[in-house]
Amino acid sequence: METVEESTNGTEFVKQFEDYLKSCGLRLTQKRLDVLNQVFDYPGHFQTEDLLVQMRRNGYLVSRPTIYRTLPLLVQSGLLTEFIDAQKNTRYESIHSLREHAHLICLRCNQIVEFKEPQIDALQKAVCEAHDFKAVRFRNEIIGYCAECQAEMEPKTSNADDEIPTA
Amino acid sequence: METVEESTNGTEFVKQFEDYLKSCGLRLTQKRLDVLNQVFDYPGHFQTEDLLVQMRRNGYLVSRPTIYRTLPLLVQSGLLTEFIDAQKNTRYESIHSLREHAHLICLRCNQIVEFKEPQIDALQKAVCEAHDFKAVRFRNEIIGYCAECQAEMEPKTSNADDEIPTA
DNA sequence: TGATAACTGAAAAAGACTTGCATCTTTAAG
DNA sequence: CTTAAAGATGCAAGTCTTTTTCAGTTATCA
Repeated sequence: METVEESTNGTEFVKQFEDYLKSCGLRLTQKRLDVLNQVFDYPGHFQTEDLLVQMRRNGYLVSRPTIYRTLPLLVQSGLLTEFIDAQKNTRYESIHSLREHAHLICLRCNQIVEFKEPQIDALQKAVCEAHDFKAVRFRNEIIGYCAECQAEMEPKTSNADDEIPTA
Repeated sequence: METVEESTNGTEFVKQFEDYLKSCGLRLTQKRLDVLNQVFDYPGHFQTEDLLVQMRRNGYLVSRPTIYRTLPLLVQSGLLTEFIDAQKNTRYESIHSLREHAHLICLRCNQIVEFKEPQIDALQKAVCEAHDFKAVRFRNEIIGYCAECQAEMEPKTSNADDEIPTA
């Protein structure tokens, strides 16, 4: 009957989510559990729409607004991180993959490579302290061209300009 | 007749812009010059709409689509940097203020504080080299609460939620 | 000068996200 | 167990930023 247990040893995360919700006077409903479950099932980053599609495919009946309303709750509860891709779309990633890392975003193939650089994290935190700034979220993304795309761009033409994809 | 000379010792930047445009088979038109001029005139960060308003106020007749079309050209030409604020709006900033810096973005007052951390820049570049990644743009933003807002939030209520401003 | 390629602005469109509202659920009382 | 009150949900419509279409204008070059 329950849909959460299998995918992650969910209890810990469910607890965290429930605690957060309670602290706001909100309820842990089945739909919210479903979203949590599918978020943790998602392999890698996703956009809201991606999650919607996956959920529909997996037989969950959750409306778009509900997903849009739930994801920020998961972010607030600390279970999900949010970042913005090269096209300015919001992307999410559950915390169970990596705790702190940043992204290399390829403009050509849209591939997103993760990297960790604890020194950068440390420096960012130091900056916050220096400015007496209370950080809620860190953005650390590098946008450019991945190795493969560079390779595919260079040999063909010497002029890379017309290789740039979208708009 | 010309509108560029006064505000910045524009020639250098105009040259850079023109070179970029030429390399793409595009033209340096008066409207594009106007945008460049006003971009460099803008004190601090701005959103597209802000620039539009300033330009209208200053008597420039440039349509919204033209501004939307020109700003990315300026970014590509290296004269403008682009980042994304806490509300997911694109913001720009001309390079003539600071070459490399990042932003502390306050969720409450929307104030944006700049900071420089050459070590972070260096580390990011190292990451790129390690991944054979050709960087085009770096995002380095920290979102949270500035010192003033923290001060105003704490003494009054212990609950910060209803202090969050806009939408 | 005339042809071709670019540029521009108005209006419409697109796309991501949000909101209003009526309906259903859950919780807590009574 | 019944009911009132608070939440949650989905549909449809609405926002808001940004983009596209397209017709008219301007610049460049043979």
